[in-house]
Amino acid sequence: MLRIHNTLSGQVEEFLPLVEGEAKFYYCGPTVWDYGHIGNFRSAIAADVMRRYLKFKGFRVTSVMNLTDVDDRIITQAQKAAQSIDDYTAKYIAAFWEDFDALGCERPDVTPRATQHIPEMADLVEKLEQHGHAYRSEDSIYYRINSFPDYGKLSKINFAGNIAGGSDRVDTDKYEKEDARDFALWKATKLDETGWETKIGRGRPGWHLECSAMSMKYLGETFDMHLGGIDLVFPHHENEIAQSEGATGKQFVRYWYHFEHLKVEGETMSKSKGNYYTFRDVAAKGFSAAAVRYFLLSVPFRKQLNFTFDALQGAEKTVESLRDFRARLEEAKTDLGRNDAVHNCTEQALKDFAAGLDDDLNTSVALAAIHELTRVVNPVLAGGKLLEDNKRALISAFEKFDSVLNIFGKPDRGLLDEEIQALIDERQEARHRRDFARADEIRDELAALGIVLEDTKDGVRWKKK
RNA sequence: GGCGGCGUAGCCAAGUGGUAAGGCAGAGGUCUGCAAAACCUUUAUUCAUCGGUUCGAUUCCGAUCGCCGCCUCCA
Repeated sequence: MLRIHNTLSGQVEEFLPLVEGEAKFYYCGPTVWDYGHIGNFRSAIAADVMRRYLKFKGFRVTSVMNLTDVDDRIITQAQKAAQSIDDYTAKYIAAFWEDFDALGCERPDVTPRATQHIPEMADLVEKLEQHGHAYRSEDSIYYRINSFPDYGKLSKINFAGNIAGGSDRVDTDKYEKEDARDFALWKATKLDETGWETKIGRGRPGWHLECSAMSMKYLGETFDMHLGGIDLVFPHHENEIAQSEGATGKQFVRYWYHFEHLKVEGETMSKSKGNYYTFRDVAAKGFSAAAVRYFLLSVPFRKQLNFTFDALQGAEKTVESLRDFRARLEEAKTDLGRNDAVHNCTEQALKDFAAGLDDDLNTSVALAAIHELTRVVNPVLAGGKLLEDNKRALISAFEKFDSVLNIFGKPDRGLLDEEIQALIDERQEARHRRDFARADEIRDELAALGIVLEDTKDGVRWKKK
């Protein structure tokens, strides 16, 4: 039974999909030009873990992730570069997918882009106009918040208090609006500005429109889950609700799940503080994608995570030893039979793993279950006492763990270079002769090639560093 | 000013009304020719501070301090 914290109710609720056995969710992905910072990828990984866990639970999953490819900045930059929006965004989108793949995320089922859904957005605006939720002002089209009494139900913002109490921000909107809260659905553009000709006129979409139009197109007017960073709760998701429910009269999303942000060394990540890291920055410092993924998912997504290089270094070690464990498990020579103690621990770990994730995706608890299991199995492996049935069950258990977390990676042994094998053989002979100087020399030589040796009862293990 | 989240060992952190998961780092040990890997032992009388409720609070309530996010442009 998966329980998730639903932002809409503010409560932890059991996840009951609209159609039994099917789970459909939408995830607000990054704006393409700003795709790469490490916090964005924590969200992407969170959505990935949600998707994978729903599959683990046996749901048939449909996931949709948008990549925002039109906003003021993109339009400005593209114009400055004298490029089409497609040409301008192509390189960012390619880089995004490269990092997304490297971080072990599965591609969502559908990844629509705003620029390819202009007619759907125009349809939505037209419906809103028909229902009295939209009005025109200076050729732009605005959402009339007064027409939607539920406005604010997600973010629970007290607008009256806010406006009266006074935010220190200044309303810089230059168009005429009926109400300060009203937001743009469609912005009129002049002929020399980037825009689209549609049945509602020439212009470009407001930011919130794309997510309403695209999510309903691919998932239906009501769907199960909507994910995104916590900064999107207001106004973006609040406005999505207003747009979608205003147009259809139906509940838009049943469960809203928001990810908390990353802090860096205890502070907000920002360019001005110089602590703004992209995945590529971190990779350039020598950290592996596996360690980054492990670190970013090691704390429940609804908690802020403090990003430090010390902690990342720890994740690097942890991932390495987990991967090593899995390799030793797969290589283990076994006798027939089954050890009940090992069997029980395996079963318990699977239970604890699922129980952790069932609790609002508590990845910390799920990981602890894995670590406890390795601690039980490691001595058995080291003693060469693993039995066949246990081995099979353990391999299957780790496949299940990894189907959700994707942190173990595929064993990457490859075929032994004959030269390397010859050196390993020579070292063994030297050791038998007790010529340890020569043996160590060979070990150092291999280390320089990135090959690490371990002497075990059954001979020499080696792995790539 | 309004709303929300957080403050647990050197670091990253889970968690609960009944006496502190897990990982990394550190120390000692087992194993090893030496390593590596692995394992064992060890590291918070204490969960920001101060009060309150309770037989009992890190967990509930209140206050204080500190940190983070959101508060009708843009995203």
